[in-house]
Amino acid sequence: MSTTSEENYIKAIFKLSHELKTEATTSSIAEHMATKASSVTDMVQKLADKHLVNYIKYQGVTLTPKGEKAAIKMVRKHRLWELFLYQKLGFKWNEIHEIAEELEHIKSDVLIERLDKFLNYPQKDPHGDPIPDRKGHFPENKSFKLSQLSKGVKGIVVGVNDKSSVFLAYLDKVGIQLGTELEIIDCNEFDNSLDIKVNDSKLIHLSYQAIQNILMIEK
Amino acid sequence: MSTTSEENYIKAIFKLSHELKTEATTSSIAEHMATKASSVTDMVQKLADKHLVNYIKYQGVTLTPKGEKAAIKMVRKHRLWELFLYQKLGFKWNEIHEIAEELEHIKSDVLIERLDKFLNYPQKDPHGDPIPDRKGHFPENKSFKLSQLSKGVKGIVVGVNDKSSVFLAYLDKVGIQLGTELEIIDCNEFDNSLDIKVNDSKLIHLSYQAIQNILMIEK
DNA sequence: TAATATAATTAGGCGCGCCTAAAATTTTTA
DNA sequence: TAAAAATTTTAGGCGCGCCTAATTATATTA
Repeated sequence: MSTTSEENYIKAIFKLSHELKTEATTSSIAEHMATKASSVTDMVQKLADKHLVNYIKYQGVTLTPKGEKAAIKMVRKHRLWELFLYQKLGFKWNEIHEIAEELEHIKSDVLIERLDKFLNYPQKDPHGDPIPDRKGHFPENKSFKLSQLSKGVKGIVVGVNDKSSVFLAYLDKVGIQLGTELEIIDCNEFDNSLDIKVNDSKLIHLSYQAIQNILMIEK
Repeated sequence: MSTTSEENYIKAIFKLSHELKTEATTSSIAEHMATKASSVTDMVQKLADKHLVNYIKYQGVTLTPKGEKAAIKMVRKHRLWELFLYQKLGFKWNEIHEIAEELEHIKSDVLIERLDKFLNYPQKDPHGDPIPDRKGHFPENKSFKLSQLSKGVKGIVVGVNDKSSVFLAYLDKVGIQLGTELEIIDCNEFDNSLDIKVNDSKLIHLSYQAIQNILMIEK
């Protein structure tokens, strides 16, 4: 059995090495979790004893297959709860993360399978992120950044990279959500910002930082 | 902010003094929570510092208004989650308690109000227990024990006192759930057991222990 | 009411997850 | 490649919630 704290470390290591494609070093984990390097060393040794991570002193950490499986299960739980909060309880997409961070630690395995069924075996969470299935398989996600689209092209918003509350609330403000159609009207080379038509009507302007964090498929 | 452990103590004290109408003494709390008396003393002192209980050394514990409010909120959360598990996720009434014990500690206040709305502001949980509203008011519950009904009378099952998994599974087995109609066919004086007709068809026999734990209204 | 039994509290210890400060190791740079 | 800088680990400490054992207070009974 794992504690909440252990689960959070496993999640952080998974996120660093898989999603952010960085090294899971003692300091990167500490920074990611807003804790101290010495705390990370303590926990990483504990996780190594439980065969959840491979750990050699002074040389960073990787997840074992067992740790990987545990991490993916946490991702599955988090995203299913997020979808529940969004779809069934009517929360906005910038309000769900914190609550899901708590819900994901509820222990019951049946619960998560029943929730999956209740939500109709969904493939995407409210931020467009893929939900791994019971076996840990991720559905294919063939999106690319809005910043990679060129002038004149139309696309559909299918996800976001930045899930912070401020960014999501900003997208709400300018009228962008999952499924929104965007057309690239112009590309401003000096700062790489875009002029964009939203759903064939409103014209907006998005900074490079913004368009790097919006995921699209071509229409 | 309260910890999970503090919340569990508050719940136990509430249950002992209100539902079971007993004294909340150090030893009764310890027994109820399967812990040691010394642990209870520690925690009770902590709760007293937080003004959640009134505590005088060697003289038991009562909840302050603040503690009472906190306890009722826990009851509300527990019962709403139980109903969610039962009604939306299809769990049986003997499978929901343990999971709700975890879910009730999720912090968000909005969450619980959204859940209440999602479930349509219910008044009863799957065991027939009243769900206090947002203000902490309990809906009236004018039921009585099946053991108090007399021969020939018909009634409807509206609740249970014993929420243990074994008892609830037993009721399932003999065909009793909330809403089931029971008719007292005969009362066996030597052991106070009852012969009962279930939903105008099947005849069953229930021990005194069983009929003390089934709550009814007259039909 | 004094002796005894029971209940409650205190003292001190333990594991967990965190911390700071010091030591060890690796990496960078002169 | 030797010194300096950065990173990581270790040592030791702290609060929480729990424990056992010893002490203190209350309740019971002779």
